[in-house]
Amino acid sequence: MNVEAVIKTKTAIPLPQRTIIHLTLVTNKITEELGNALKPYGVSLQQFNVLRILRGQQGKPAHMSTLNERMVRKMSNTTRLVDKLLLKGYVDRVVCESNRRKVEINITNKGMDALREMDKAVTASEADLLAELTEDQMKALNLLLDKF
Amino acid sequence: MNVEAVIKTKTAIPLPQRTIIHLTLVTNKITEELGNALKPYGVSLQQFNVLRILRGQQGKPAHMSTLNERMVRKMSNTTRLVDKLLLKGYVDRVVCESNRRKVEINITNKGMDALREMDKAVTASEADLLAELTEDQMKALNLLLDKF
DNA sequence: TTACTATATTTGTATATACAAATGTTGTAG
DNA sequence: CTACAACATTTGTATATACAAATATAGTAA
Repeated sequence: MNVEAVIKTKTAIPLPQRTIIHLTLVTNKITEELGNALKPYGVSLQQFNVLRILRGQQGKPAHMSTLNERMVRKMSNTTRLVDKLLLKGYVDRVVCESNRRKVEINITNKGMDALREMDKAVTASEADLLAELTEDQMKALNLLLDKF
Repeated sequence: MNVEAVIKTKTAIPLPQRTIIHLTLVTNKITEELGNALKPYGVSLQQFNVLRILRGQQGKPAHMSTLNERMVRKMSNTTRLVDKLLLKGYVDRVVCESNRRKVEINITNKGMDALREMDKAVTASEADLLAELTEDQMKALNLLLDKF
């Protein structure tokens, strides 16, 4: 991806600014591609993210606050996100017995099955996005990103 | 920025997936910081972006399609974005005489003055975000990002 | 001229997101 | 026990964004 070509400019961009724009463009592309990979399943990237977190709980239910902590993109309205998954039958939600302020969210079997399918699509899409990077380059990239 | 710490997970994440998440987290941080830097000026990152493109035109007006092409984040509703800048008096908009389908958008003096102030804030914010990277590391990062 | 196609922008609508306020529950000081 | 602060989630509202359809203008072939 060439920054200058994408934003159609001929003038040189200062390195710091170029770095910021470059990161934004790459992440835009990632978001778009992964979103497209998930489109056939009717879930957004955020909804997929929540399902993955729930699976990671290994049977233990997750509270709203847990989801919020672990989501890649923090958002205030996790409630409405879970609502949508509930509607699809991918999760269930019950009030926590020991502390009725909390709610417990679990992934259903239907959700697990759907998630497995989505995983395939997403993993393929990720591999595609990263196709031109060697393992060492990915490691180098991660090290550089640690500096933010 | 440590990925595992941010999304509060103890289990190892496969390198490709970690790379994707890492990029997303860094860009989230960038968007948030730059958005905050612009908040005092009452413009969004996108609006700032449009103002910068207009300044880059060096007096020549830009058509809607030009803005769309050059924006970091392509969007369908450039019209409404320009509406907001118009309301603030930062740009003006006239129907193109030679081709009445097109509109010509210019940055006003007021817009230029405001942009100069915003630039200071954004540049400072960018420098802050990139503070831990040397010039060589920025170059290395840009090269790796070219592979997407 | 008329009909048709392409171009440039605008608008409608649905969904997403951010932020603040509201609701309901729990713990605790007096 | 009551009042009050803290907590966990939900809801309201405004703004942002994506996508498709609508509008208006221009170019072109018959």
